[in-house]
Amino acid sequence: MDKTYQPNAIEQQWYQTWEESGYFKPSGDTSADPYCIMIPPPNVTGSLHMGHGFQESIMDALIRYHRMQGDNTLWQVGTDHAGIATQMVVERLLAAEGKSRHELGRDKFIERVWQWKEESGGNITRQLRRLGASPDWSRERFTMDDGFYKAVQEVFIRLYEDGLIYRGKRLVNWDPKLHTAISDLEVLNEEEQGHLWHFRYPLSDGSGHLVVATTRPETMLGDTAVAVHPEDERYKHLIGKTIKLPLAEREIPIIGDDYVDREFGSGCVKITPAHDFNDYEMGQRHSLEMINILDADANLNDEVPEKYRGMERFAARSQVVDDLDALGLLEKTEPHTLKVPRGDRSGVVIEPWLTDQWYVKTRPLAEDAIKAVEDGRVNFVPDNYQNMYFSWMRDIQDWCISRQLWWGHRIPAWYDTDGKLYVGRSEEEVREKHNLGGIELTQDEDVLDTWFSSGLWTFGTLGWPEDTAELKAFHPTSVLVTGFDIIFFWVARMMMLTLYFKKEVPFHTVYVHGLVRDSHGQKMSKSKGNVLDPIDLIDGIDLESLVQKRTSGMMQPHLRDKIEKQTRKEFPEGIAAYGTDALRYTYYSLASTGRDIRFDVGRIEGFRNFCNKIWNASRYVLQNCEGYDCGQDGGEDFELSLADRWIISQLQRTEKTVREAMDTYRFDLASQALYDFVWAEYCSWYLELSKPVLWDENVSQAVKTGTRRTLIRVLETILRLAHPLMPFITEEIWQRVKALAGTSGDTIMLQPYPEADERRIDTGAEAAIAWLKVVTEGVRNIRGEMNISPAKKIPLLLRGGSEEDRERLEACRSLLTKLASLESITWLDSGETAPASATALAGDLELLVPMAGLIDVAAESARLQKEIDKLEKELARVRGKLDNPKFVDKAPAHVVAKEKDKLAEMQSALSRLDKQLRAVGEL
RNA sequence: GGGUGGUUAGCUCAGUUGGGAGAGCGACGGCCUUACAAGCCGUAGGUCACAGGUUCGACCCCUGUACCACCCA
Repeated sequence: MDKTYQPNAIEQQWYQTWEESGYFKPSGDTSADPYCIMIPPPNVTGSLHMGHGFQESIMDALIRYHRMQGDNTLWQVGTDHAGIATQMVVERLLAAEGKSRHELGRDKFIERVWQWKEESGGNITRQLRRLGASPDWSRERFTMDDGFYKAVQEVFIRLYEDGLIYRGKRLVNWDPKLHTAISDLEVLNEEEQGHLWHFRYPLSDGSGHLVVATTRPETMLGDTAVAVHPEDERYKHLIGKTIKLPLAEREIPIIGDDYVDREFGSGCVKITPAHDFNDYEMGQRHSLEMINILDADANLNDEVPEKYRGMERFAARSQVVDDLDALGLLEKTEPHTLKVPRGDRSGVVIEPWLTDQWYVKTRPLAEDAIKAVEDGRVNFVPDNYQNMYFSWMRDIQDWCISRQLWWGHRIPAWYDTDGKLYVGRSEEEVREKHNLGGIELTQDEDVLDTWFSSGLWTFGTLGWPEDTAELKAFHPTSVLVTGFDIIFFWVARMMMLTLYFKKEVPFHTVYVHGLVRDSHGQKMSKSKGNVLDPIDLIDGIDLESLVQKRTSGMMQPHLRDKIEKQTRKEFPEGIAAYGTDALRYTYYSLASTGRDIRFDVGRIEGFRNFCNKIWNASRYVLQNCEGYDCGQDGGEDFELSLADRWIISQLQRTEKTVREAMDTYRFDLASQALYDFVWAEYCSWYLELSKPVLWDENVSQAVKTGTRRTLIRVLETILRLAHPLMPFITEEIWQRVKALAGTSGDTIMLQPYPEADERRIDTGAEAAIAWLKVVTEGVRNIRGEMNISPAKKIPLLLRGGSEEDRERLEACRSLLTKLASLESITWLDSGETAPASATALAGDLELLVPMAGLIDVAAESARLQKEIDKLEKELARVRGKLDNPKFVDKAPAHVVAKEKDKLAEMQSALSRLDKQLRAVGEL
């Protein structure tokens, strides 16, 4: 083995072996518990970002953990066609060639998208493999493959036939850049600085005017009423009168509606039913005329006075303001903070616009979806996310599922020349079913919202609408791993659609994780230039390439410079190659309960070092076991030492902790428990404790065999315990270790996951080694504080102490000598005077290191004084507690007793330290 | 405006029935001690956001306040 752990030397090779050997497939053992996770399908043409890395790592840990427990385990993988996102990318590619999709035409364009999918579609799955993810690649699906198309059609048609899908002319969120409707969820409302303009609207009868306030003056050209509160004393007498709408020169009514907030502005509201969702509602209530003043580009159309026709919306806005001002109708302009709706893909301001769209009637579907969570058939981890789910579900709006795109599942609906609608699987089917003969039919131009197809993911991937064996075996699935931002988009839709069509929940548990942010808590984004690529953390990247990567394709040069500077400052050496295992371990250590995680490169380095630690510990173990009897043949000819029994005991506790953590999705606690055990117990103590045994000729063969057996078997168990978290290094080492540990098998992936055996918990051995540690640390403290070279062997005198202390010393004498680097250990008789010494305490036992030539008086006095000060502070607190009669009376007896013991112990320690301080002072 | 989460060492974070505040990184001092300098040994550093309350006892439970983040309107 190399002296240093080199992740790139092992990772790729193992992955290939695993995949080729078919280890990722379900065992097919139907008598075992099924375990199934559906991957949230990433965008087929996307690339892996930190959020994916985090999410896939969590899923893979769960999958490997369950696979090792013998479950019939399926991780279903696949990609999403991602309608808008993918279409935008391809349109941008075309634009670079100076073409538009309209020039190409629909069929050619779609062909082009498929071509792009073929070119770039392997990217994300390749990256997934780099993470060590172990899904069943043989079952990979795509949301637009043939089987999925069938499922999507089936769902659409049945929902339509059941009256749950309808077509209607409604206000939608219109994206004027992408020329499509989008759902409420795809609209981001961000606060922006704008203005509030106050206009005077003259009453038709010339008796005065009303003042209305608006943030969107151009919409006044489409006003069809002014509303006031029906009980507003200022205005209620005006209800029923009319306004002469300026510029448009139309008469519009004044209406009363209690939606109006009397406190806001003047208490009068202009109503534009065709361009505002609230106004639309009011328009419905009052049967107001709807005047659409915008075209698909959000330019003004022919419904407005000639002057404004064809104007861009924001140009029209200032023109309207200017013109009203010129007419003396602008009362005032105020700065105003408002929420501006923007498309999450295009970034442009969304316009409420009146169009024909397809909708899913969600209320009936939501009822079951709510119930399933209420009665615990589905539970959220952490559970507070169910509130988010409930609040949205209970106030759900109908879902606009049609998109005016070309890339996606085309809506299976046809119109005859009279506009009559037919829904069916194909034109032929529709013709036949409705006896249409040869009349002309045209298919609906729209495609379905991407989330409509991903909503079928859990059962669509398993073969539905066929009644497959996979559906029986794996549905409902076990757990869904996802970010909270996707709860509405995806989780909610899967719940509704799956419950409706499968009559069962899509999954039992939803594990919700947070967002991956940078080390300062900022969202990672291209424009901030703080994006980390998981692959760069695995393979490393030099500074110039990183700068190049972060600043390429930047529109704004000033951002470019800033990002370059900041990158050079943060990564002066570029990024080192930390390897997949270290990256994954970092994710796990940060994955506490559903909160956002800040990714700090310092952490990943620490875990790379941890990998190196395991690597080198293994080297040591192998060096000392290869070619020796390690009990691998099942012989009984060995004897377990105190240290052996201790580390085995600690191992049981660790196994228990890790399993509990994994079972409760506390990957942070699992990784922490493992890290502590491996580094702080196994490496720092047990390996050191094994040396005096293996290197001492006087130790019996049986004890040496016991130690070797324990070294190798504990290591082998550690590897299995860690495998779900760090798959590569554990496999690499396990292959070298398995035979010596008396086990066999082709891969660690399919070995049983360690389980604690309570019978092997040995409290006696634990207490003995705890004693050894305290004494060792006492001596080390003196050595460290007194700057005594580690190479210098020193004599140790012991005084006081109990019979138990003496027994423990005899049990551990050689271990202590080695660990504390001692020249000799001498037990002083009670009457015997000690030479001038530095002192440390281990309970009742005094540890004395003679000062001659090693320790100077001043330093030792200072050290003792420090100890005394610390102890006195503690003592004062405990004494205060015990002096309080209320505490003594009311606290449970065992707590009081414990405090009393503590007090006595500290008093005794203090008096001995005092005595020692005086003795040192007299020198 | 409604809701959720957060505030613990310089930084990133643990702390699960209320009973002596922890880890990693960083800092400081000492070491190439035959697995590992990506290491070893030692040390320092915290009024657990603030104010009340409950309790013999509060990082933990309750109330309120401040600030941060996110979701919804």
